[in-house]
Amino acid sequence: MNKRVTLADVAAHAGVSRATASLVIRDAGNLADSTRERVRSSMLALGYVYHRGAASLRASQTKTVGLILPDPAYAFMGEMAISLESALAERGLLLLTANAFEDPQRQERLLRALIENQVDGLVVLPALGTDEAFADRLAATGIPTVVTIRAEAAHRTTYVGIDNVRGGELAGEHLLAHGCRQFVYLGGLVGLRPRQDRMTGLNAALARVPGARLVAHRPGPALGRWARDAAARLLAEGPVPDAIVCHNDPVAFGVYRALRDVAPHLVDRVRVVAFDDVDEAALWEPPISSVAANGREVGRRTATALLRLMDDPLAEPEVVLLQPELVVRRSCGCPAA
Amino acid sequence: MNKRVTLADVAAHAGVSRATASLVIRDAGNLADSTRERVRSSMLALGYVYHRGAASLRASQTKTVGLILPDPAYAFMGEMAISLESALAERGLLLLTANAFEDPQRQERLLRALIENQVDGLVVLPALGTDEAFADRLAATGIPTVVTIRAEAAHRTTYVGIDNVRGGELAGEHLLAHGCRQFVYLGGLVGLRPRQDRMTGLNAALARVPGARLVAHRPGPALGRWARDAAARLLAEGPVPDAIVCHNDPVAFGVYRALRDVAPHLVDRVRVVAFDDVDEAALWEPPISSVAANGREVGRRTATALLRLMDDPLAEPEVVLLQPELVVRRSCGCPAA
DNA sequence: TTGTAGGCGTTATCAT
DNA sequence: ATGATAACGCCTACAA
Repeated sequence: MNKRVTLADVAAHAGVSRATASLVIRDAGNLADSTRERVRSSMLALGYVYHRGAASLRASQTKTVGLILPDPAYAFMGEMAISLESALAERGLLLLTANAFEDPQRQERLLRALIENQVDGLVVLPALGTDEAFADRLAATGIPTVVTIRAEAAHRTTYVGIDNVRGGELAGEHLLAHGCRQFVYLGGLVGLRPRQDRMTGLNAALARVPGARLVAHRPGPALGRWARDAAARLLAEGPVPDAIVCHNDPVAFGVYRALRDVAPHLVDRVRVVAFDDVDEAALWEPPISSVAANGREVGRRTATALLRLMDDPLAEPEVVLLQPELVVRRSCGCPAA
Repeated sequence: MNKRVTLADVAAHAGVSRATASLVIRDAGNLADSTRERVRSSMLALGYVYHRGAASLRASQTKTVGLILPDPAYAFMGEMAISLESALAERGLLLLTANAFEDPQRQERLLRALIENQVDGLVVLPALGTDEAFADRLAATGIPTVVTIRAEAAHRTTYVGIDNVRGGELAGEHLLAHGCRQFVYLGGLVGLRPRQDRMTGLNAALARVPGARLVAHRPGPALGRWARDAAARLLAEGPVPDAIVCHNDPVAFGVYRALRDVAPHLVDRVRVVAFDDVDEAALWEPPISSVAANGREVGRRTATALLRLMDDPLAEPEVVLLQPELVVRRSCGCPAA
């Protein structure tokens, strides 16, 4: 339980002042190489560890960025987080990730915790049930903030996301070309923009073709198990649709499980298009056609936008919309590539 | 760009001293309710935000715990992280997650960053290529630390993990009972304990049955795409094994993709058992039999072990080994449940 | 029950 | 090229 080694100790050991030692640590100022060396070896000899907390207090910046995620189970968001973290690391920024588990209250607490920890920047992927008040509080923090993927809280803050309307349109157009007319939209949480937008796009495409329509839509957590049960119910209840548009890939996985368990003869008749294009989508049987969004790209762009905000506090908020692409495989009815 | 609201401002506004205001924030001391109220409303009125950094500097504890993960793409580790985070949150601890991407150098940098940020505790899931030196450095930090899942760096630190030897045995025994004799072990990174241990257990089971043997093992990143290619190569090269033991569920997904693409007639002949039992395993066709490890349980136990260490700095390191269970589905050759 | 004073470890400013 | 000194915002004795 020996006392902490501080900069003062190092300075004393090296026979210089604290100020000089500080400059050595930060590779700053104009110092003689010999001094640099001397201080460096003193640091090593004493086992000195930089106290970023103290530095932060003084310099009033922590070199950390907070990330609030709604649920780590969504692989797509994980991809986003990965590239965001890498991009920030290149600038010496540490990304502090925290999960709200789709709980607005928990999200609130995390936001406060992050603010109290003086993060220099903030990336928020709003949880389900995020309200206007949260968006306002976000804007009021004065911390450079960018909202991603879910546009919910992006009032006056920068937003980086995907053009989901276009995505829904893409899915619809392709399935229409296959001759599908009766559509179902499965999964996605009510009141969250991505679902809303994708359905808007889908409906727009359907409206252009006489006889085409959305016969049902079932909202829900975009998870495989939920989707399996939801799809089983759907198949039991009513007429079989020509096409099921799945809110994400795991939903498609669940749909096929249900199809095989409940109505194996329909596996090749019902056409499926999903969103996100997670790794597993290509491995599934049949390989899932999916509207790909490229989480890594979203992460990169988010980083860029955030750094811009952090570098220039006066920078205007912006909206970055990335265009999705349909990756055609077999679940939509196309022959094997 | 107005100046920061500090505790002193609040105190002045409420007509009390800084010390009193401080006590109010922390719900500590013996204060008159009226004083409490007055200070509280002053905080609200001024829009005061607690500066945890300053508090940490003074109290020399940050109420944060660092988590180093090797790769966020492994769903199993995500599960672990979830329950760990929840458990810590109950104690008012913020979990700071950082990803090393299986890169020991990056892991090294993250460790340093976390230490510099004065985390009160540390949970490490060692990256590929973690060496003894890292383990030593970990122990030398003096920070309460627990290593999970991969036993690599658990020299003198607490370790919470899964009994992988038993897991391998479980997989082997079940497949042997199905009459399998020619085994292949697919995936898992060389030099990482989980793979090594599972193979040890598998071999132990095989040794008990005459004629049973491991005809091949292919190490690799435990990802679906890699597994698809590896399995395709395996099928092209040599005699078809009776059973493929997959390092995790995604590997099994890849195996089935390869089977269907390269040798569809073998889909029902080759028996497969995987590890982890991720959500998708139950949805796959065929549903994957998997040695389940319960990441959430690992997370909970990790939290318990860490809190013990943090509460009592003199606590001895311990080793917690959780027992896995085989979840039987169809990929092993069992009939549908 | 409340106030006073000093310090946590670093960095910025101004001298020298 | 280097040093002295004063913050940064809070907490903890101890005193009143």
